[in-house]
Amino acid sequence: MPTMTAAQQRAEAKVQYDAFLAACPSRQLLDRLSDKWVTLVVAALGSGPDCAGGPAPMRFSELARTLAGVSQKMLTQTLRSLERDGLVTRTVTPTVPVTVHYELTDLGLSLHALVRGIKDWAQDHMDDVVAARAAYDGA
Amino acid sequence: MPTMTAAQQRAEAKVQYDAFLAACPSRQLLDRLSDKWVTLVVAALGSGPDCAGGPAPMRFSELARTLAGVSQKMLTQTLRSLERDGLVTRTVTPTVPVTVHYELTDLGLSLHALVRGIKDWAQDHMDDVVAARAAYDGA
DNA sequence: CAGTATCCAGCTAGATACTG
DNA sequence: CAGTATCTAGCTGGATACTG
Repeated sequence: MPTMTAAQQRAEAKVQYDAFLAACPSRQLLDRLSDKWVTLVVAALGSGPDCAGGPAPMRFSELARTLAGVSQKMLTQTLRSLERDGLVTRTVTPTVPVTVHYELTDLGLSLHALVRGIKDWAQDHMDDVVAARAAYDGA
Repeated sequence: MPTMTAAQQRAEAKVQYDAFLAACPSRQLLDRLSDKWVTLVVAALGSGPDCAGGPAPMRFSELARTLAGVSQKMLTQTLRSLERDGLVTRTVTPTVPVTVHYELTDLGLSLHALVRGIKDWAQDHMDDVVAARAAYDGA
C-alpha cells in the first residue's frame, strides 16, 4: 500500500478533531448554544415574556406561549437538559392540576448575560449584516 | 364547530411566533450562531489555529486542518455565508494552483468578541455544568 | 396543567467523484 | 489548492395521541 486511503485519512482526521475539541472547551458550550431552543428559553427566563424585562420564573405553559411555535416535545427536552446542566431549577407545586415553575439558577443567570450580549450585538449590527447581504446578492 | 381544532390552534400559534421573531432581533443572529461551524470558523480566524492567539488570515486548507473533521462541503458553505453576511473577506491570489485567504472583517471581529466571551464563560463554568450533570444523573 | 410515547417527513451533513 | 456536484443515511424535530 503506497499511501493512505481516503477513508484512513478521514479516520485520522477524526482523532485530531477530538484532540482539538478537548483543547478547546468552548466546543462543549457551543453544542449547548447550538440548540436554538436553549438560547430562547434562557432569553425568556432571563428577560421575561416580553423579551425586555428582568429575570423571572415562568410556568411551562407560559414558556410554551412565549416561545409560540415550540413543540411540547422540544420544550420539555430543552428544559430537562437545562435542568440537568444546573442552569434552571424545576419547582413542582402539588396543586390540582399540578403547577410547575422554571427559573434560572445563578449559573443560568451568568449564561444569560452572554445571551443578552448576543442580543445587543444583533441589535447594533444586524442592519450591517443585512446591507452586506444585499450588496453580495446584488453583485 | 364549537371550538378550534388542534390544527387551527397550531396555525394561530405560528402567526404569533412570527410576530415574536420580528419583535426579537436576537433570533436572526441566533440562527447564525446556531450553526456550529460558523462559530468555530469565527473562533479560528479570530484566535488563530491554536485557539489562543490573535486574529489572523487563514487559507482554506489551513481552516480545514484546524477544524479537522469538517467536510469540504460544510466549510465552503459556512465561509460563503460568512462572506455574504460581511463577516469575512475572501482573497484569491492567482498563483498556480490558486491560493485563497479568509480574514475577519471589522464586523466579524466584533462578533468574535462575543465568541471569545462564550469561550471564557465555558472555561470558567464548564466544570460547574459537569458537576451539576453528575449530580443529576446520580440522583 | 404538564408532561410521556410513538411515528414519520424533511433536511442536514457526510461520502464520493470530478474540475479549473 | 480550492472548490462544485450528486447521492443518500441518519437524525432532528413536528404532529398526534394518551396519562397522572
